[in-house]
Amino acid sequence: MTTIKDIAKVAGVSVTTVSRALNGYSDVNEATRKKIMDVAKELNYSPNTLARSLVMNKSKTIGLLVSGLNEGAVKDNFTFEVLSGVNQYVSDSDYDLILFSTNSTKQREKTYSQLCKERRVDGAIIQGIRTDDPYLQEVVESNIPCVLIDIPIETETVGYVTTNNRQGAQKAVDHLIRLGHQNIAMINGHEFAVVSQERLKGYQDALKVANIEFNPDWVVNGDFNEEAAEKVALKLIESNPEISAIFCASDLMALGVMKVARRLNIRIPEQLSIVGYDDILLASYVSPPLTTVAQNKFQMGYEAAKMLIHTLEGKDEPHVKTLDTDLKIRETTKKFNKN
Amino acid sequence: MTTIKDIAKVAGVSVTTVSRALNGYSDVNEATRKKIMDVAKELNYSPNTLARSLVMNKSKTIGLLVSGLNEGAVKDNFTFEVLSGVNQYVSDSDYDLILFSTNSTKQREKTYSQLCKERRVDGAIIQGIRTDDPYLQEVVESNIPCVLIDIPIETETVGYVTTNNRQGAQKAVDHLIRLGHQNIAMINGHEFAVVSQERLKGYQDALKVANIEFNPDWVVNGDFNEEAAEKVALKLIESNPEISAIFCASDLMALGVMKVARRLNIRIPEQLSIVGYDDILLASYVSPPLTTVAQNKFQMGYEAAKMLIHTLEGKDEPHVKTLDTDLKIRETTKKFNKN
DNA sequence: GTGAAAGCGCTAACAA
DNA sequence: TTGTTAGCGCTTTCAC
Repeated sequence: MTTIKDIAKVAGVSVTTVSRALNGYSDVNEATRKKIMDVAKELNYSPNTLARSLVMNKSKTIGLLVSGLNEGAVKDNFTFEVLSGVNQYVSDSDYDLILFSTNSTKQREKTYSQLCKERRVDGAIIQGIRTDDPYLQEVVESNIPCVLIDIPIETETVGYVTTNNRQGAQKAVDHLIRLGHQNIAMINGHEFAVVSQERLKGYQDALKVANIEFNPDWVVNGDFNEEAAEKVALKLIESNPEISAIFCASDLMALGVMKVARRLNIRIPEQLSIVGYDDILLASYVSPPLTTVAQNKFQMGYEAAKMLIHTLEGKDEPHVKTLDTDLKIRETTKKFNKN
Repeated sequence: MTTIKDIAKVAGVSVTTVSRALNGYSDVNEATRKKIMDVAKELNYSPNTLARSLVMNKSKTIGLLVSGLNEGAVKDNFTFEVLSGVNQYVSDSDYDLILFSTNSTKQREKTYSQLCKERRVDGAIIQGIRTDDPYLQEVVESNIPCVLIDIPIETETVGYVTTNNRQGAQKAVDHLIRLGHQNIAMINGHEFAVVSQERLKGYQDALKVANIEFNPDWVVNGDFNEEAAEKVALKLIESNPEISAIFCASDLMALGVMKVARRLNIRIPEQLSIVGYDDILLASYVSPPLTTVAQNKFQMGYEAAKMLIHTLEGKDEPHVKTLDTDLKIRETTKKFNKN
C-alpha cells in the first residue's frame, strides 16, 4: 500500500508538499502539484483515512445505532426505511456510515457511547431504542453530537426528529368519531416509547373534543408487537362487545387485531373498524386494506442525517424537526352501524 | 478524551505496561494490572481504535457494499434482509460494519476498492451489483478479501454465497408442468445477473425433461422491476393468448404480471398461473397469495458474513456456499384447464 | 515484569 | 513555494 512518503520519494519532494498538493491547498506550485498527482495515480495511491482521522481528530464517520435490525423486523420495516433515508443523505456527503446494531448480546458489554468513542465517530443517529434504556442517557450526556429519532431530548449537542404523533392519533380517532363510533378502544405500544405517550394524548384529545368520556380500561398495551396485540385485543373484544372501533398505535398491532377479528368471525369494517399507525408496506396489501396514519419514515431518516451533518459542519440549525402525518383512509373503517 | 498516556501517568507506569495490561497480556504483574484497570475505569478510558488500527494494520471493520438501499427498495426488501443477516453475524463478532452505498452519485467518483482501501476495511461483502459493473472486477482483483452475493467468482481471497437458482427455477416450472401447463412463458431479470442466467437454465431444464420445446420468444426481460415487467407481460400475453402460465424471476415482477392480468380481466389462477421468485413479504399477502420460490435472504447475509470473518481469522473454509430454495405453493397456480 | 524508543501514515505549525 | 519537525494514540521490539 503506497503512502505519501512513497509519493514524496518518487516525486522528489517532501511529504508535506505531497499532503498539501493532494488536499488541494493553494500554496503549491502547479507544476509540482501535477507531478505529485501523476505519481499518486501511477502508484495507485489511496489515502489512509485512519491516519488522517487520528491526526485531525475527526473520522468523517457517523454512527447509526439501531435496534431493529433483525430477522423479525422484516414485516415492520420501519428501521429499514429510516436507514434508507439516512443513507440517502449521508451518501451524498463525504461521511460514511458505521452500523452499531444493539439488539445483540454486545449491547450489554459496551454502552452506546463506548461504541461511538472507540470508533471515534463524529456524531450518531439513534433509532429504535426505548426511553428506559440505561445507555440512552449516557450517550446523550457524552458530548457526542447526536440526533434521536422519536425521542424528544434537546441539548447543545443533541437534537431529534419526530412526527406529530399527538395530532396523528387525533386525526385517526377523529375519523372514527365522524363515522359515528363512540366506543373506541386503543391498543398502544408501551410506556417507554414517547410516541405511545403522545398517541395516547391524541386519542384523548379527540374524545374530549367529541365529549366522549375516556375509559382507561379501553386502552391496553400491545408492545408494538403483532402477537401481543392479538392477545390483548382478544381479551378486550370479548369482555367489551360494545367496542365498535379500535385505534392501534402501530400497523403491526392492527394486523394482530385483524387476525383476532377473523378468528372471532367479526367482520371488518362492518362490525369493527380499525385504524393503524405507520403505514407500513403491508397496510395497503392486507385485506381489507388498512386505514392508517402514515408517517414518512424515509424522510425521518433523511432529516436526521441532514440535521446531524449540518450540526457537525457547524451550521447553526434548529435541533428539532417535526414532520407531519397523513391519515390514509382505506377499507378497515366504516360508518358505525348498531346492527 | 483520556489516552493510555494519561493512565500511565496516574498509575505511575509506562505506556507500554498500560497497553499490555489493557490487552490482557500475561507478562504483567497482577497488582499492576489491577491498578491500571482501576485507573482506566476511573478516567473513563476508551481505546482509540483509529490509532490501534493504524499501527496494527487492520481495522476490524468490514465494508458492506450494497446498491439497493434506497426508497424504492422497500417493496422488495431483499437488501434489507441480507443486511439483517450480515448484521446478525457481525454483531456477535468484534467487527463493525461500515456501509458503502453505491446507488449514489458517489459511486462514480470512487471505485469500490478505493472506498475499501481508504477506510482500510479488512474485508467486504458485496451485494446487489451487476456483473457488468466496471468496478466489480477491480475490487475482486484488489487483494481485499471479499464475499459476493449471487456472483460466482472464486479466487484466493474471494468467495461467494448464492442459492441454487437453476434448481429453484426448475422446481417452479416443473410445478407448472405437473399442473398440466405446456405453454409456459418466463419473465426474466436481465442478462447482467447471474441469477437470471441460472434461472433461465432451470426453466429450460424443466421443459426439456417434459419434452416441451423451448420457445425463445416466450422469454422476456423485465429487469427485476415491477413496471417493466408489466409492460413486457402485457405485450407477451396479448400476442400469445395460448400462454397459460408465467414463471417470473422475481416476485416483484410477478406482482407486475398480476396487475396486468387484472387489467386484462384475466383471472388468476383460473386463466393464468403465475410463479414468482424470492418469496418477499408481499408474496403471501397479495391476493391471491403468490406461489413462489423462496430463498432465505437473511441466511445468505448471515453466511456471507460468516464466510468473510472466518477467512479473515485465517480459518480455512470453503469459499462457496450454495443454499437451497423452497417452492412455496400458494394460490396463483392451478391445474391447466383449456376452457 | 517493566520501560525506552521507534514507528504506523498523516497533518500542521514554523522556518526558510 | 517548500521542507523540517513534532505529534495524533497506539503497539511492539529490544533491552534492562
